[in-house]
Amino acid sequence: MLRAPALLGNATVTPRFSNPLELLVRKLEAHTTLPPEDREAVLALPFKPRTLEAGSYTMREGDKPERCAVLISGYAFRHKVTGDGSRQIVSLHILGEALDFQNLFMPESDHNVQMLSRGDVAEIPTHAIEELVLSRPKVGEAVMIHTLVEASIFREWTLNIGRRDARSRIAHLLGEFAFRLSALKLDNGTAYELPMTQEQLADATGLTPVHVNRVLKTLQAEGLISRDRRVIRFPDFARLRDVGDFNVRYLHTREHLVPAS
Amino acid sequence: MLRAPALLGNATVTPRFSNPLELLVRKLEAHTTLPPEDREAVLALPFKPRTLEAGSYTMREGDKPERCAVLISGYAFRHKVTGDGSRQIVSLHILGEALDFQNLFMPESDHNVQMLSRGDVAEIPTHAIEELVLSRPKVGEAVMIHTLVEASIFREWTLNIGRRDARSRIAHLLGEFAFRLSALKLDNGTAYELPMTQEQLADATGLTPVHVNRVLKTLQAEGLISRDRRVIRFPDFARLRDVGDFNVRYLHTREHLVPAS
DNA sequence: CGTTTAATTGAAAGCAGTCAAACTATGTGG
DNA sequence: CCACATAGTTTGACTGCTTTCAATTAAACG
Repeated sequence: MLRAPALLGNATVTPRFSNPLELLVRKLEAHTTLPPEDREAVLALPFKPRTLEAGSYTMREGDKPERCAVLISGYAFRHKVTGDGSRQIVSLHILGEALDFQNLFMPESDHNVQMLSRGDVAEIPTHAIEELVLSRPKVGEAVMIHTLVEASIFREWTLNIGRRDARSRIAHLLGEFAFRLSALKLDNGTAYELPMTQEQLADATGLTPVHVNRVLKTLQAEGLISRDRRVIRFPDFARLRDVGDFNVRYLHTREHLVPAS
Repeated sequence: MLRAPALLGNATVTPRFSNPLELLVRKLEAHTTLPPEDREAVLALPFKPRTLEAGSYTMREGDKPERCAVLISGYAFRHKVTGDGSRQIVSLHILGEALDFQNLFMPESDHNVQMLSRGDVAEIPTHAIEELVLSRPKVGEAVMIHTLVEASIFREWTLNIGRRDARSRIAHLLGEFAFRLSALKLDNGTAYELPMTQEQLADATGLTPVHVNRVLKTLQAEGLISRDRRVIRFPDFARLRDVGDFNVRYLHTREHLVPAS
């Protein structure tokens, strides 16, 4: 059975570790195993903990990337803006993810990264990560895989926005978010807090806020989701997944949790 | 001045090298310089030359990637398909590009890669490239940059499809294609052959073939493009770039050819 | 509490899609 | 080299999903 998403009381629920970089190690080891000395080397990376307010930027288009933020708690998103000012969110990020691997070795950023909610990050100097990547093959492989999985998600979003109607587009987004949260194994319920406004949801799906609102109400009327404030519940996650044409392959999780239908 | 795109007599114009992998080296060195021994190591990679017909696949969703094709001549594209069968092209590829770096270290592919035109590829065993990437830091860096630039293009496409209307969406695509071709420095004219049917153009822009046809005719009526068969010319490339809201930053070319306006 | 931000709702307009048919290339076999 | 077959392009009429504009209601915030 595909697990229902975790119940998170709020956007900052975080397992506490002695070293916040253990979250990064855990993420890097999602697809490969690091030798102990590499693990130590990652944990020994210099970093600066920082608490960021919702809306604050960790990266702006045109910036030279000098630090790489790792999300310790809260949510973030990546976006670009057209010449006439409309915004497109190109990905969402949850705790444990590195926000700026996409900028490694790059002289300037081509997009913005912004906090969706209040949260904590660990800022690591870019050059320190680059050194590890180049000197430790297994770390390099793990970072490479992390960025390639992100790229896979970019592709799925292009498909989602280009070829699905508003209803499945939104269902897909909700499904992905729920699934990625559930992969953290923080599950102990069937709901999670969606920390996005309808305007942000619109920017992530290529729709307008007005239409997002209408579709959300439809999904609710159909019994596919239920809402209370910004908390969304999934009474029938399998059905939502169907409506969203959601196939987990693109997330490249180690075990494709095979639904027992 | 932003260079007008190259005139390519047909889709298979190719500078001839003694070793086809020199094209790959050239691509890898677009952003960094490889030490001579690394360059040699890349050129020494085992590969199998192969000529592919338009429409043939080099990779299918679900496949275990065992070889990585490098485009020696011709064009290719990457695409995904929804549950109900509609297709979304997520990127286009021109000669010199590695088609399957996105699958390195991945147990299975999440998308398809298909030839747009007839063309030649050099198929390199995936493990051979992975070994080089892990053992030679500069090669690793170059491959990483190659994939990150691809990821940047994915993001721009999401923006393009999510937030631009049909007219600028198509203009943007044409502009990108022209610009990337021009970066090959094969320029000796102001036109290039667009090797895509209107249906493929539609799949790349999230539109329908019928609408693509109408927009193309509009662009032509406006004097932004001229067509003869599948050859598209740009009488006023700067204006096309404006209509397409085209900003080169996301392509991360070494010298951002600054337009002298 | 007043103020600001976000969510809702209704009515009208429009961009792009759908359906169907005709037309033009391109290609193949006789 | 022509005839037929196939693939791709073009057009028209109509539909409809989504946007736009505007106003109202509800929630979040200091």
